[in-house]
Amino acid sequence: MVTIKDVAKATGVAPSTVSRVIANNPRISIMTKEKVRKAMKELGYHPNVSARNLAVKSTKAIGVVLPSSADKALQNPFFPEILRGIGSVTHDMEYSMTLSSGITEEEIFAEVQRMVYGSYVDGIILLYSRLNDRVMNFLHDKNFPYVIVGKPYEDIDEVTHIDNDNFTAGKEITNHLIETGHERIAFIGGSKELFVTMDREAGYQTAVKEAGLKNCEEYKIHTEFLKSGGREAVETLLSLKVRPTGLVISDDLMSLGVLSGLEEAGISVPHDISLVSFNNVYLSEIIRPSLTTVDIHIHELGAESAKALIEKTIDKSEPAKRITVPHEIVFRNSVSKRGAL
Amino acid sequence: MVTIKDVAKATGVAPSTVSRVIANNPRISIMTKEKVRKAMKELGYHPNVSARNLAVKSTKAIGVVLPSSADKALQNPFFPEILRGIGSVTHDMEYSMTLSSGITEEEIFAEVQRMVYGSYVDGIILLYSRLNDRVMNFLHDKNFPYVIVGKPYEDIDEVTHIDNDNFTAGKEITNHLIETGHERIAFIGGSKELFVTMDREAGYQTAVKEAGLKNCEEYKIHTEFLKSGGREAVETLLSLKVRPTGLVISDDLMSLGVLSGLEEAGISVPHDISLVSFNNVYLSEIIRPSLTTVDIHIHELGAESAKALIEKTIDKSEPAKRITVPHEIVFRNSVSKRGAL
DNA sequence: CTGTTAGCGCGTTCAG
DNA sequence: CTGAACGCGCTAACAG
Repeated sequence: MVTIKDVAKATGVAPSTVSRVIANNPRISIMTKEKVRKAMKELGYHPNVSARNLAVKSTKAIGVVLPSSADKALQNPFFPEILRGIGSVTHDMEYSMTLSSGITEEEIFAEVQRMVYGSYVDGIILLYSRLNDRVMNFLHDKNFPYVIVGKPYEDIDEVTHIDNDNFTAGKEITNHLIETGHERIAFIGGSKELFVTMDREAGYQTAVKEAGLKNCEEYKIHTEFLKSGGREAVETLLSLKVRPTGLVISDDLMSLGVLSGLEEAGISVPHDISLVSFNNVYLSEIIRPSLTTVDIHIHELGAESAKALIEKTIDKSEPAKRITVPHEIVFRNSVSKRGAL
Repeated sequence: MVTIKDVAKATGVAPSTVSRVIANNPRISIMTKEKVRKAMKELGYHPNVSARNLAVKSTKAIGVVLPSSADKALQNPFFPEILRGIGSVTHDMEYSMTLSSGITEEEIFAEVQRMVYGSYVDGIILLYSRLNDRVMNFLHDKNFPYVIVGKPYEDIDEVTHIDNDNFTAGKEITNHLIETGHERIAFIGGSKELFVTMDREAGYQTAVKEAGLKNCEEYKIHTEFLKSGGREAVETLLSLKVRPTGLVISDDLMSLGVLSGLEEAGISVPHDISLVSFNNVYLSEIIRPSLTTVDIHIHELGAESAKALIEKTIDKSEPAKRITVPHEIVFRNSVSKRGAL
């Protein structure tokens, strides 16, 4: 391994000078800089992070914590995409990114502790949000820089978070259904305990009310994220006396399940029933019918979170803020005028 | 920050003793160990990685390099799953995992250089394999520990790699189609330049030949991974005079596209045409019809690669080896007896 | 069984 | 503008 000393020796200067050249310290003569840089190239010098981190007490690394994968949610293409978003800015800023690998909550917590106490990273991005989450509380107590993607359950204006305006998104997409003539619209969402679900549902609710449509409790279904989730929801819905003609589904992946269930039941989308959802994951374009869905700009969600976090690691006093990334409806083929069932 | 010295002072021993306690050195008396451990707890001591890494010249971290996401392949649920596999062992062994974040080939290469030269990681897992890849060549030249998931294009028995037996898998799944009475079977795969495609196709080919079925060049289609890929393939296939009744598709995600194309064309699966594919990604269970597919044990692929790599980082002289993770066919509803079109 | 000493590679005073 | 010296926190001989 070629160190700063080797370069110094080769150039006939002191190690500290080389260090200054690396930092591009303006007080070093152009000439020596050139000379030193040349030597670095020739010797193949590369600074050692560990040494650097130790000296400056910072790592230029951020930790990304995925949800406990007990939630199979990880299967959602949402995650690779958000990682890419994060990666795009960590790359630009020459940061590195460390992924949590714990499965259980317990494991994740232990890991975050290591990251923080062991100075593995300068800050942490939480890719989930739960009520009374140990990890978040820990980070908060330690006053360790972190941001969360989504909406925190507590201290909402004390923690910077990056989120969509899910309420408005829910309202807008529901309105789309209403405008195309639907009057009986159901909502299918994931766990009621997730803010995403709650917000989108509230938007749906509001749209329904404002349009003067009847609010029907039976039209609100909460189910598992994956697998049979969609099918169950369909069964429930079909067992109703008055069936809905439009469906607002809180996640593209869920739509897939619903679509399958519907198909099994011999109901055609969008002919018999219309359907809209959220996220605009690549799937929504591939499947038949392609999905009318709200694009929540996942990549941007990731990028913005990384930016915000890095700012925070650089200036700890950076005030908490909320960053709302815009959404936009992508119109495709899962909706048709005034369906009837 | 509480350091080893603080603990030493509080316990009345030397820093080195504390260090030994951390390493659980057997030459330290039980009593001092207890005493020191107690102090560590009370003071909230946690070792600093950077310092440790600097001293021992190792990081207990591994880098994971994703394919240049120019290939939209990243959207494949394959990746989150393999990351989880890797994570499960890095977690157990208390390693951390750093993700590459570059987009272009160039960026990735630069990043890998940093990782290696800067001593960011002890080893690297390559999640792709290309002919004449700069990254791989670099790692090879530097004799830096790395493993690749998939099959390397060159020096195949000099680089340890973790792969499925894609040839056999291809053969077996094709045989399944043959056994259920199909005689005209087509293959739809991704880029011919990927070994996965080649191997699976070769297996298909062999099965077809061994069954004495006619080998038909028109039945082999190569297309883009995502999006329109599936649909294109369908068009080509349907334009044929004699249409196949069975399809072997090299990736579940692709199957989705094909399925959509087929549906658009009013062809029903598995009634009119049967279809099998590879990977057993969660999707294959959700969609209708659910897919008969070969489960390649993605999680294990990840876990094994991490294990192999860590071994290698510990003992550089560990010989290169090939690890084959078993596959297994999962029977579902995309195949029916002797289809005709 | 434990303390002392000397680095690991780099950044940063403080002199000059 | 540059060098010498010290310290970051930890480990690893070498003593004892």
